[in-house]
Amino acid sequence: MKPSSRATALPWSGADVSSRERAWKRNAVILAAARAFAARGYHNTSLDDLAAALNVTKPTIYSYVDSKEELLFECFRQGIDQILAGFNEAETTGGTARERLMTVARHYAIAVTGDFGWCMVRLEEENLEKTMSAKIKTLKSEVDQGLRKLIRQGVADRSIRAGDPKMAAFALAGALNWIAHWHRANDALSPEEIANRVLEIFELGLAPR
Amino acid sequence: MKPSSRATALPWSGADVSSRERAWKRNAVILAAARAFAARGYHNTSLDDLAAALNVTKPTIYSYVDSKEELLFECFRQGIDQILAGFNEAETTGGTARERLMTVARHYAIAVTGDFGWCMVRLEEENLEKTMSAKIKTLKSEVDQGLRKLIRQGVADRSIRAGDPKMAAFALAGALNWIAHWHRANDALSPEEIANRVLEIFELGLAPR
DNA sequence: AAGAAATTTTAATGATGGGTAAAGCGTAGT
DNA sequence: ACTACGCTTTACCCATCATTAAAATTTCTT
Repeated sequence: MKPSSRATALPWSGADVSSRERAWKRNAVILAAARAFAARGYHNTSLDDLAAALNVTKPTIYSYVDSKEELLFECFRQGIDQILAGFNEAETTGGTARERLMTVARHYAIAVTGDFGWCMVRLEEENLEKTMSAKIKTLKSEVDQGLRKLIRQGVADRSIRAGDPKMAAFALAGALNWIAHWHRANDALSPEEIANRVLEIFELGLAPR
Repeated sequence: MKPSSRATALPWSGADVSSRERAWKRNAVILAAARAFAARGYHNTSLDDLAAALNVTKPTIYSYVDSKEELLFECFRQGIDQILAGFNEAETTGGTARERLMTVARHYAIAVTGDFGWCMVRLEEENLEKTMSAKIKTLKSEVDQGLRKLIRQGVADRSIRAGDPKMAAFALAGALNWIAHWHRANDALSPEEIANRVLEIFELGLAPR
């Protein structure tokens, strides 16, 4: 009897343990990569550096990912997944479109200050092959379209002042993305507080009311 | 009689002609570099590529700059100089601090859509030696402090709603910098029009008035 | 037109770093 | 204990550049 054949029902079988172990380690590799890329940049991080940070050697990394590029892509994906999760949450909470937009933006800001923030924001598509580059573009565009849609809805339900939704989405995304550039992990302000202050500016504007 | 000894007064002397020629060519190298970096990224642009774009060979480039890094730095500097020029202009035009801030921001947006926009915004300090990195930081900080000062003045003269000047400066800079990421040279909107629309959002906010 | 000076090219050099083959090692299942 | 499997390491390969020495060429001066 091969244990792996009934593995789904028996999480203590050796095969399951080792596959969970494997997934766990793979994540550790990706997380370490994200931190290294954020600290030194993609091109300035060699796989030897990364391996050293993990206390293993280079080929070990290759048993978890196929290439350095895949590593970068996975970091990007983990980051953007957090942002997309914000859209789902906003749908469940309801409220005016502006309130939902702010929920999304708050999630966004927090994601961007996290471990994968750098990869999400600074990843240059030029570094990737066209097929990966295309996937990234799709994901980015999903976020952009989501923001625009919320803004259009806000104009429709009168919770957002009429204006160019495309520009508003770009401006908002830009301000939020930029947080990844200046935020440091041990900042005085918490990610939530940063999000609040940045979003207040967007809601109320600079001119006095 | 050595013409070069009185060159300052005689712009037709051979020495002057050739030094002007040299400066002109150096600028051409820097501009080509800026465009190549923007198109393919710094690390993905080899000096051979760049030389080919200029119809010369690699060592020719080295007769105008000492290293690839210097090239990057020069691109950055040309970009930031345009932004700093905005501060000077704003001082001469006067008006409320908010009006002056918007003048600066408009210059900023236009600079960022120009040839050196990419280098200014995407240049990662990790790519540079500490001495150059420090210079960059100083220049960036100058811009940041300039924005904050204008915002503080605006709060003081009541042309800007009270708030956190640091966050406002970051949010504004982020939205403006982000333009460099999505703007394409043959965009439907002119840089001026983009600036106007982005800045309107900052002045009035998203919430209806 | 001769010679000097600056400019550009040809042709290496050397270091870095992504990627891999093959051998070693530990563990799980029999 | 034995064997098979998967994970990890050692040791290597090789392509890609940044950078440079020295030769060739053009340009300027007299």
